[in-house]
Amino acid sequence: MKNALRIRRSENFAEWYQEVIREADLAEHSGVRGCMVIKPWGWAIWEKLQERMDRLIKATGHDNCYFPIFIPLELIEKEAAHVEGFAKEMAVVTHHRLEKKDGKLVPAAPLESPLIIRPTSETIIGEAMARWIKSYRDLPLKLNQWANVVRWEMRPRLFLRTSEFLWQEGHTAHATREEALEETHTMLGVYRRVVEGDMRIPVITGEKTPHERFPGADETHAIEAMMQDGRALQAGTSHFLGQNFAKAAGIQYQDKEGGLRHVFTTSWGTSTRLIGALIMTHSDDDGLRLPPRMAPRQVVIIPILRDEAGRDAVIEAAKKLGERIAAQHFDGEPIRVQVDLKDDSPANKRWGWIKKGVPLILELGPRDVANESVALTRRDSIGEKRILPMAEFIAEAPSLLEAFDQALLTQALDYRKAKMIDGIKTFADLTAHFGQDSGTGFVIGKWSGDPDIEERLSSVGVTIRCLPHEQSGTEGKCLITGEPATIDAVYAKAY
RNA sequence: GGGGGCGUAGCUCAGCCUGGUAGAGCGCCAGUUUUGGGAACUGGAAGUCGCAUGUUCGAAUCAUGUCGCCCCCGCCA
Repeated sequence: MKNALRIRRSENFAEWYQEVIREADLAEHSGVRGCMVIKPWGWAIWEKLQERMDRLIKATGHDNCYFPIFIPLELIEKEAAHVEGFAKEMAVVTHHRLEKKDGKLVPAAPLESPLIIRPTSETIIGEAMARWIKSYRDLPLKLNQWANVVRWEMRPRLFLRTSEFLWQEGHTAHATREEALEETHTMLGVYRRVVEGDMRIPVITGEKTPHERFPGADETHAIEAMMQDGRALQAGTSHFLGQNFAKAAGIQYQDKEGGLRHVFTTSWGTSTRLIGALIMTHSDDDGLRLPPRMAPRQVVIIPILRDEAGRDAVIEAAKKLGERIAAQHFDGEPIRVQVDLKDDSPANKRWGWIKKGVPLILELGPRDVANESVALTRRDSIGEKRILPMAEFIAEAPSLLEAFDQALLTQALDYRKAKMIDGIKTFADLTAHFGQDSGTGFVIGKWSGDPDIEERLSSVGVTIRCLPHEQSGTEGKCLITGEPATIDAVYAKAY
């Protein structure tokens, strides 16, 4: 059987990824470097993700709000490590007017003080927190905002690394270290629940090494996923900021005893990069495959219109079938179904929906109307079309979606399991494995804990992705130095 | 930021070396025959050759600049 895509995953992963995005009509490059246009199907998936994430963020006691896109330069300057980390990728606004000069528009009227376009909002939200928080009664303060941010990236890639991207960023302030740490872990748990439970992308939760930490954080925790080329993708981060930003911005409260204390803050974020993770985890040589909770349409009905005479009857039957399916529920919501009435051939429509990743595709023709049957294609086995009684499909639609959902997770878990590389015991083994182009996957190995030795991995393009929260507790030898070590670390090539 | 490659129709690309006014396949549109695994045939529409400046009687083609994309290195919560 032919593949829907021209490029196979196994041949050129990077080109295949672009092809999946284009054929599924998710997004495209705009004329501006590193900026993308998100098309309706891509946006609908993002909305599904937003809905689920937003619900859990609110359920854990956070309120949404919105801060400005422009941040005064002076604010950014306050936290030294933060500036250091972000300075190289800032977009800066220096003028506020254009004037015609020799027929061209040129910037005029320089700003007295330049504004930066937010790369993240710790500083501007910290400044507000300093004004809002007076007493222990004002704590905890738990905020979230959905926004766009800009980081001037050198090598942009659709969804994975774009100069402008969309995300949610949570910012909280707490009276105690313990409470802030608990918040950091709670939100990482929320991320895990959405990414693993809804998006069906298996992740490893762990702490980042100092080298990979967020600039200005005391601890950075992350969920780390494995893509279908064996490379790691950081899918969400949650930071314990200690009192660094509190001290920089002067966020203080008066405790019960009347003493003035700095708060402890956290921040955490997930972005449109998750769409990239979704694509690279579940897609195949026929295009995108969407886990049902992320699918804007879970079932699509394609009417087979053979001649003018039977046309109306088939369309009528398709609409009625759609209504009966929509009356069924999956995961507590009505099943999302669409009857595809576009003036196009059934074959084109079918391949179109396959490439867009719709879980269940039905074909309904005159013969089916007469027999009360439907022809079902499940997205993970498109070669096996099943004819089954209409009533049976309607009754079983929820469990069919459930089975497909489970199959995606199982396949992703199986893939990851196969790419957990065993038998790497020394630095020589490590460089031998990752030194070759095909050398990918996750290596679980020991790390001595010395932050300065991590740089030695750069020659083979490997980094320590995280120190898993689930530690074995065993003793062994550091994969980099060979010294005795107890910390388990995930070594991998990353996006 | 350094090195290399590339921008020609919606997509993939030829033409450029040696300057002379635009091509192919796929897709798209129409008609006919078809039709439950990407239909066939015939005809047709579609491009200021990324943009700007220069050289020239004449630029897709040569030169310079610029924007964008890809690869390697660097950078990258």
